[in-house]
Amino acid sequence: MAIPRILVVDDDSDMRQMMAKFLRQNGKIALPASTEREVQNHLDGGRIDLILLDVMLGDENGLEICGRLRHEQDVPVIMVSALSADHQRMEGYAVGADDYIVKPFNPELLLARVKAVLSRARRSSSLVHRRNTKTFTFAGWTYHAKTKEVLSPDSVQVALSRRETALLQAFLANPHIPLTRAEIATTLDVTGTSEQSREAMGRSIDVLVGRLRGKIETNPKAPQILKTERGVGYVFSVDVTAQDG
Amino acid sequence: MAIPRILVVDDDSDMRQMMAKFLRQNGKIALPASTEREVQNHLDGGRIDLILLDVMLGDENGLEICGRLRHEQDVPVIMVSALSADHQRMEGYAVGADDYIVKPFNPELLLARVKAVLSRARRSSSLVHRRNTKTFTFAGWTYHAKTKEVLSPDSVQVALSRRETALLQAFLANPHIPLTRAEIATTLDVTGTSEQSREAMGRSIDVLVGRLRGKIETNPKAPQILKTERGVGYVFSVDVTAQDG
DNA sequence: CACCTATGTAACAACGTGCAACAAAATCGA
DNA sequence: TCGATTTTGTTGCACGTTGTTACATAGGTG
Repeated sequence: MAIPRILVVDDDSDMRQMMAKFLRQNGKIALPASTEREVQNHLDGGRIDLILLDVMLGDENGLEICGRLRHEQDVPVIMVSALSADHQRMEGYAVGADDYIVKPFNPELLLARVKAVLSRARRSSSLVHRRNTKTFTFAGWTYHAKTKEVLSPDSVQVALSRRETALLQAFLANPHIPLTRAEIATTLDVTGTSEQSREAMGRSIDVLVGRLRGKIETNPKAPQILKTERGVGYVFSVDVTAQDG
Repeated sequence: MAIPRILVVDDDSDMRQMMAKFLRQNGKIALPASTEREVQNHLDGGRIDLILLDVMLGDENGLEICGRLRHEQDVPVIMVSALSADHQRMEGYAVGADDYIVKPFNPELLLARVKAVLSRARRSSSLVHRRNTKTFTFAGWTYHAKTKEVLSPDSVQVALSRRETALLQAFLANPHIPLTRAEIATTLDVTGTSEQSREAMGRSIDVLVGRLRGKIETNPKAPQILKTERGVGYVFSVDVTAQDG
């Protein structure tokens, strides 16, 4: 891919400049903007690969802008916000953000997530679902999509719960591509029923990944298949072949 | 199908916004509305795939609106209510709701039921009743609609009770389509004679399904034909062929 | 090294479902 | 009509699944 062009939208000039500088240091092209008009100009003009959007824009609410953007063009959006309250996050995702970062954030995390989102640009924001394939094999394992049966390398059937099965499917459809917790949650229809204290949607994804590891990894403590991408999420890091029949 | 467009009708602004947000999070398009006028506008305007309707609308009673809607357009309706009393449920179904959820509800269940209803949109609200067919075969079994006789794969006649027969017929007419307990109850004319403690209409459907499984499944503990769709209901998951004569 | 954050995970709680056992109701034969 | 049998609904408990929480650990920074 050519050098990524990132639109940095924030009405706080300092923050805007800081993020832009940081991104440029890391090999991206950062285009600062502070109003919706500027955003629109950039979108109409050159190619934009990603938008970093602050939710607390002065007049226009970032959420609304984000929602409109998703309708008009297929540009990935990462929301940036000082609001960590749970429902605020939900609003961010609701309008279709690809990810969500809370200020003050660790610059590395920002970079990691920017990369993660860019690495799957050109896919639409939702994950790819392979169709017309019925059997997946990976690392000796076999997964029959139709019956949802999972066979270990020594042909022993392993029982996965519904959520575990869905998680496995998500990874099988996107091997070698890091999936953020937000993406996983979306494809799994995670709801986030009650209040959360920590970062995003609770730790349910982490726990779920742990449970799946416990069933398909030889040594769950040192995963060979479902690896952690620190600051981003998880990767299915072995090759997957899909056959019909 | 295109992205589902869901009309969220509730006079409680908070609840309305919450449900709408939640649905958007999960890839639907949610259109909030609080009065019948707004509902009408939406229906006259764009395409609407599903209506989430609160029964306790301020002036207009949700039930009446629901009833009218069913007459005018063929839009599926899921009733939402804080009233768990039995007769209220019945009223909901009476006017033709496709499902019924009691507040406070588990968001995951809401989503599951929304999906279930959407997945069989384009069918009218009532289940399909095949006519002019007399014999069904599935997984080696044979069912003669006229005599209501059931023959196992090795041609042994199995006796089903009336309710069990009706249940089997409902599934034979809708193979591969998950049926909610509410739908099953409706087609079986379940009345709900007394009070219930738990969620819906008691567990009678569960027990009935269990009994049918005991008669037609090789191993009722691991059903191959009549499978459970957690959070939704049950699916008849084998192919069904219907012949005359 | 201390410190901070992200991640792993055991223990727990909440929930849906299966099912046996019981109770109530319907059906049938005399 | 009465009693026996079958059918149907209800209830309580067991069990599996899934989200939450609290604490331990790993990875990275200065």
